[in-house]
Amino acid sequence: MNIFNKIEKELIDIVSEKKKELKLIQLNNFKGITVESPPQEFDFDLSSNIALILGKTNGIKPFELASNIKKLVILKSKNIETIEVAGPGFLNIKLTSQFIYQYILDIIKFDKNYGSSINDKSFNIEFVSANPTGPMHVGHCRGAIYGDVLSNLLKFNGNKVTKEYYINDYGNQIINFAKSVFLRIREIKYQEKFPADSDLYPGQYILDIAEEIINSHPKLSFSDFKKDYELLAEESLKYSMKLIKSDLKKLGIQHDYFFSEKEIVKKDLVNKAIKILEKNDYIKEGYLDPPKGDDTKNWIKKKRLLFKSKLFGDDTDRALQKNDGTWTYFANDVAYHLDKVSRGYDFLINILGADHTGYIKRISGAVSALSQNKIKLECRVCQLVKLYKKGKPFKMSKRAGDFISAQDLLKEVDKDSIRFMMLNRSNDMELDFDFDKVLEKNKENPVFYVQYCYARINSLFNTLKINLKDPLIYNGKDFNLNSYEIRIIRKIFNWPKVIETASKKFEPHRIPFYLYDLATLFHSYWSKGNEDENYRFINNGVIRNTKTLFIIKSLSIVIENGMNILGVSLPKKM
RNA sequence: GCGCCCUUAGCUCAGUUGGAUAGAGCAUCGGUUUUCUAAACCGAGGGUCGUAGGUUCGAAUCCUUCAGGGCGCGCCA
Repeated sequence: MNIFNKIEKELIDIVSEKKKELKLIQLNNFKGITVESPPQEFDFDLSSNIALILGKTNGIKPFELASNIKKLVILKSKNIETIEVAGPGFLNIKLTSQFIYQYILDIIKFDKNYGSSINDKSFNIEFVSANPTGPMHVGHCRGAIYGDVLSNLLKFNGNKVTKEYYINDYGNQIINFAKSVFLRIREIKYQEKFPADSDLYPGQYILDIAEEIINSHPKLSFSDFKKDYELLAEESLKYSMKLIKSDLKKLGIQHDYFFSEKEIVKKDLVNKAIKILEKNDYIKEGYLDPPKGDDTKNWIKKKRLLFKSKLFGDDTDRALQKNDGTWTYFANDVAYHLDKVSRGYDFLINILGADHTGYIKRISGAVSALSQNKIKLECRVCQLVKLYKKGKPFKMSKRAGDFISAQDLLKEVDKDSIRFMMLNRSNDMELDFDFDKVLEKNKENPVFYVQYCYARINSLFNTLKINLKDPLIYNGKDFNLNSYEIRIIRKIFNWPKVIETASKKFEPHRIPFYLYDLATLFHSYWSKGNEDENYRFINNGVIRNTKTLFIIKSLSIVIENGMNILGVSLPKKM
């Protein structure tokens, strides 16, 4: 259902068949030949560079070749109405109205699948994976929504997707987390002052956890941290995972699978991974340089197991063991990724925050090493989110300490606006998020603008007393579109291409931009009726032209499909 | 110092795996409402695509140089 591919194939078939007549010797498998939308000022449905490419490889003037192709195509193609040769040798194409009519019928028939192409790959997407030592912050939200929508997008395109969350519930941070809760309990019970220590977690939520643990264990005295550690760690982890899951749910996100680092340690999965790496010569024993900077007080020069990540372009080989011989975070993560590899996905994707960029080479190197280069781990980074309120930077949070939590955000802004706005930017650009602007009900707010377009469509159908989902009756004769309808349908032609590009490049932000453009075309058509009666949809309570309803219905399908992928709701009335 | 990302209109950003005269929104200026929702629309001005080279029919897009901004550079997680 991709009109560009369809016409491209038609052009290629005709040119192949008439190769001799066109004096073509080298076809070069038609590499580099495209069919695209021409710039709007040309007023054509499609354009192709076929004559430019083939002209070059065959030493024929592109313009001349284009003219010859044009003659043949007009003669042979049932779908193409006219062709104009333009510029250096582009073919600008107008389709027949019958072909366009059939295409719209297909859109309506495909409905929820319009734009989807057939794929059957399996993906594992690991995202969020926020440390379970506290609530999610705004930066996590961006990665969370990016990962979720990327999953929706890949699913829409026919793939299988597992959404996964890795819980870092092991190591020093958990000890510090439990200790913070312990000290808050001491503070509440015995009025001991909570120390100012940068390793500890000071946030208000620690007090909440402390309160809860005191209430659920009234008999405990909390005199010895070591003795109570297991209990404290377990309860605190449970509590913060509950917070995180509740935030995710409020954002409309549900993971399929939660994988715990603790399980890796318990089952000793690291040894299994190390063996595979050893066998393939990716491991060595060696020394590392002392860390840069002046913070070398805990550093010991010691021989230890290293992963040869230099082989994968990393700055240095990476430690798998700590001073005491236990595994590093990285070693556990390697074991975790072995588990993912062994589950047989076609592709692995990790969504990371900007502060983890330096980790990419070592972990994707590990996946290549573990899978004998059969599986590639793709890592995508979400850049920082800068918060604004009424145009001014907005930083501190009372509850969480030094960051704005997801809850702070969700308290003021609805899920739909957050999701749309977080995606309304390429993921590798910093994002300015203004608390107030996303709630405005006007054109400045793209969420509103697209939703309003859909509400207007519903209003139109309501006025006509037609159900948007009911079949339309029309014989398809005289399917001549006005300039507004042509612009809309040309935009709709592009939808499958947007999906294809967005999936291939993991760039879901293309969808909100596209939907905004599409909404603009509709609002423009709608308003034209204000100045010119001939453009009003309704005349004496009935539709002026049924063909218009076809166009608008197919437009509504694209908006529905797009917003479904984004996970943003579409009110019928506003 | 090193690595990754970014630099496009006054501001915030798109730019279809190299295509035609580089596009939106905001801001500025000017217009549209006895109507199917003006919560909208139409028009105008505004650009050496950070710099300097290179690759070719053709570069914002690919390669190299330099400048500016962000993030990271532990045996932490």
